[in-house]
Amino acid sequence: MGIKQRKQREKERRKQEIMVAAKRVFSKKGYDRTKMEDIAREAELSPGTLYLYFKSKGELHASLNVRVLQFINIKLEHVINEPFDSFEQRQQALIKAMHDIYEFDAMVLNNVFHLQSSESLKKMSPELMDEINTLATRALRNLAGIFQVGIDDNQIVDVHPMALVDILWGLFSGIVMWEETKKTFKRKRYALNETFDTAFEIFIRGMRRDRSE
Amino acid sequence: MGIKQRKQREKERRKQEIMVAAKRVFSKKGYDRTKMEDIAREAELSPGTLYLYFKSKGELHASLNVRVLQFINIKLEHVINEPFDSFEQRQQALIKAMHDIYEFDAMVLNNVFHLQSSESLKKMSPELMDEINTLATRALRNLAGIFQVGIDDNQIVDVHPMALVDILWGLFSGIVMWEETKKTFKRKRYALNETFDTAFEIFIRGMRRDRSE
Amino acid sequence: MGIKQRKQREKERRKQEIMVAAKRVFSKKGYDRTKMEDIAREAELSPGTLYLYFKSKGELHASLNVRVLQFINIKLEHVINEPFDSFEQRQQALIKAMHDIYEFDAMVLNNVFHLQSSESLKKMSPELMDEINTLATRALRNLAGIFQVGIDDNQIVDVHPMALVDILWGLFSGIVMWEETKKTFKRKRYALNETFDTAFEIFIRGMRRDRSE
Amino acid sequence: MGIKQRKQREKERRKQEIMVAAKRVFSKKGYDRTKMEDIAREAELSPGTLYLYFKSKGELHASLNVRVLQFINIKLEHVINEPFDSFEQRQQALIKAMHDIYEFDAMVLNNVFHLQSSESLKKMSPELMDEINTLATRALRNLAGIFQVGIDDNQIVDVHPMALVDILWGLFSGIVMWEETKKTFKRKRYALNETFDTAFEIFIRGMRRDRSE
DNA sequence: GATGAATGAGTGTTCATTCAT
DNA sequence: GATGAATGAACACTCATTCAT
Repeated sequence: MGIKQRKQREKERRKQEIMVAAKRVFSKKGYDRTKMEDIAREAELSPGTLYLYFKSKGELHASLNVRVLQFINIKLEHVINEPFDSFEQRQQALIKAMHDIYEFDAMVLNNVFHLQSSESLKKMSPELMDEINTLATRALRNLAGIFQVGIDDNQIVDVHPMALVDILWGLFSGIVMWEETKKTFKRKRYALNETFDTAFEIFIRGMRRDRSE
Repeated sequence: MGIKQRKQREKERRKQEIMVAAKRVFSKKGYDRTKMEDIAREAELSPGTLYLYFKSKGELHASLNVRVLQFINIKLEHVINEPFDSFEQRQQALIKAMHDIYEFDAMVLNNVFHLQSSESLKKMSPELMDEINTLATRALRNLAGIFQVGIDDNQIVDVHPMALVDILWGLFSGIVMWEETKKTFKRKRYALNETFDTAFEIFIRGMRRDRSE
Repeated sequence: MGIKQRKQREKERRKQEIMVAAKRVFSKKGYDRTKMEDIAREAELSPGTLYLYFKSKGELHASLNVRVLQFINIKLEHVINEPFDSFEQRQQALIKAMHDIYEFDAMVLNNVFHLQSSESLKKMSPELMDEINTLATRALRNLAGIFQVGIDDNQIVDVHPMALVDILWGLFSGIVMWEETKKTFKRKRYALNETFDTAFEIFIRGMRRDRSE
Repeated sequence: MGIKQRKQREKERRKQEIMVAAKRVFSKKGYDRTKMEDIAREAELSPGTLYLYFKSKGELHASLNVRVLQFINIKLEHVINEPFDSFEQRQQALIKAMHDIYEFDAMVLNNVFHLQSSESLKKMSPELMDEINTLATRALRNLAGIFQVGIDDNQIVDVHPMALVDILWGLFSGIVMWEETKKTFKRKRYALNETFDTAFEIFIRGMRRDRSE
């Protein structure tokens, strides 16, 4: 009988709607300043309804991270698995992937950074906690894998690939947050895409192993 | 009469003590999760006393930004004004300055990023707001100035210096926050200084204008 | 037409099913801690359905009291109306009745005691309120009647029979609740039936008029 | 310096004031229906203030139990330790003690019974939990000790003294609650003291070992 | 100036009740 | 009739801020 399935689908859709609303509000205000009521209003629901779909504010927030991390992994695994003629091309694909990730959820970072407070982790169900950890680990390994290819190929400097991961991720998220901050202060220059392009270009040039080296 | 001056000095010293305490707590817990009582305890004062020196939590926090921005400007202006034999040396001085800034207040960034919420700006006195804006603008101009020297000198690629500023600042703050996040998740690798060194090295290599170019 | 009657019977049966489920849950958790959803789950119905049969949680709860009070009255009226050879035998029948009442719904008491909050009475329909009052009065009169027989018969001390009623009822309900409490605290001794037997024995011996008196 | 001591005393007094207010409200409405705001209003304080003295609603409530249990133990230990010429006199002292306990806090029972919900125990600090358990155990042992004297003395029937404890306690608390219930229903007869006297008299007579036995 | 007890508005969460399907 | 998703009022608890001492 398709009825159950339809109900199931509608339930899932509602959950997604809430997540979309939550993403918007969390992105704008940050975790602490976002009230459940804000999210409810954004989703055109009442506060109580949110709790039919998510156990708590923390869990709702965490589930956004899951979504983003899944997206990130999908994108990175594309970059890894696709055959490229040159490392150069793979690098371009990586940059494209980072752009996509940015488009998908600019505030990944806010999300991820919020987790800093280990207190907020207390309320999270261990399963969710585990899932996030697993996904995050996989994402970092994926990135490291891409760099390892370049190192093995003598294309980029011989640095611990995890260091490169840290730098790329820091660069990426740092720029996003910095552009956000600038917006608030109404500074003129915020050309995120251009900044990204230049940043990645510099990063890639900086990693490149000189022929003479 | 020196009495007034002594009083003044003591008041200033007390204010500094509170700021030091506040910095420690804000750095550890972030703005929202820091209670005034936490700061009071750290400063070995009572909560009420904080309000003799700062109008509000927001203002206390903002004043930390002022301090950091002042520090940043001093450091950057050293880099600008000191005569160096080569741009290479100036670059090394800049990196050193960034290290110093990091030592001075790793969480500058948290601080600065917190300002995202434009609502929290409402409570800030316009003077303080102005001061921060002025200092921030000066800091960014200072950084841009340093890069301009390199551009004029044909040492680094011809990119809008403000873009380089955004990238350097994003890189810097992004790495700090990312390392903080990693700590929470107890991931093994967090060697902030090494990561910094590698990151700046890559950044500098990436900016460097090839002789052949 | 029997259709209406069948419908009527089915409706009544459904109502009874709900009450049975409700009794179980109320007994286990107490009034306030019982959620309508708990009862619905126990009855294998949806929450909304409960409201087709009962106007509110309070009314559902009250209707349980009605049922218990009816049961009590039936039992007590047996004890009154049955002819016994001696008061002694009637007394034994009373004790048996109390056992039966306990078996029927140990938590009568919880139920009855819950009514303490006069606020909760506000929501109850006056008819239900009246019915409970009438039934309770009848139950107390029935008990008093039994004692009056003993007094008239010179078998038990000459005390206002209502006082004896209060004592018996207090003794009965107090022991039930106390044993419940002990369970929670995992104290070893909870042998409710034995305690009951001993308690009633003492009560009867204590009421017994000495031959010499 | 006496200042600290005075502050300490005032703090203790305030705590007592809150407990008195809480006792009144809990007694009238029961645990669940009592809002912290009610207690605050009764104590002429704001809700927040209650939390300066008690960690939670549950802990405030539990601390009332502690107070009552302490009082009970003091009273019972008097009955045990005082030398009496006859068991008869000791019994009278026990009855007097029960009266005193009733005067001190009629709702002991409500308090104690509320603990039924093991869920509410979760929030209680283990220390408090322990304290209550210890005090309650001591109270029960004290009561049992008194009965043991009577048994050893051949004054009362040879029943497990703990059974007598259960019965006495059930009788006592049951009558109190029953009288409370009657009040709500505005039944005429509520002469608690008389009922108590009669109840204890019956209980004692019922326990008494016949000379002929 | 310094204190710290008191305040009370604000927020996450629960749950009796409703109502569109 | 039955459902169960949605509602929204209610309530425990927090914490920036104030003010009597």
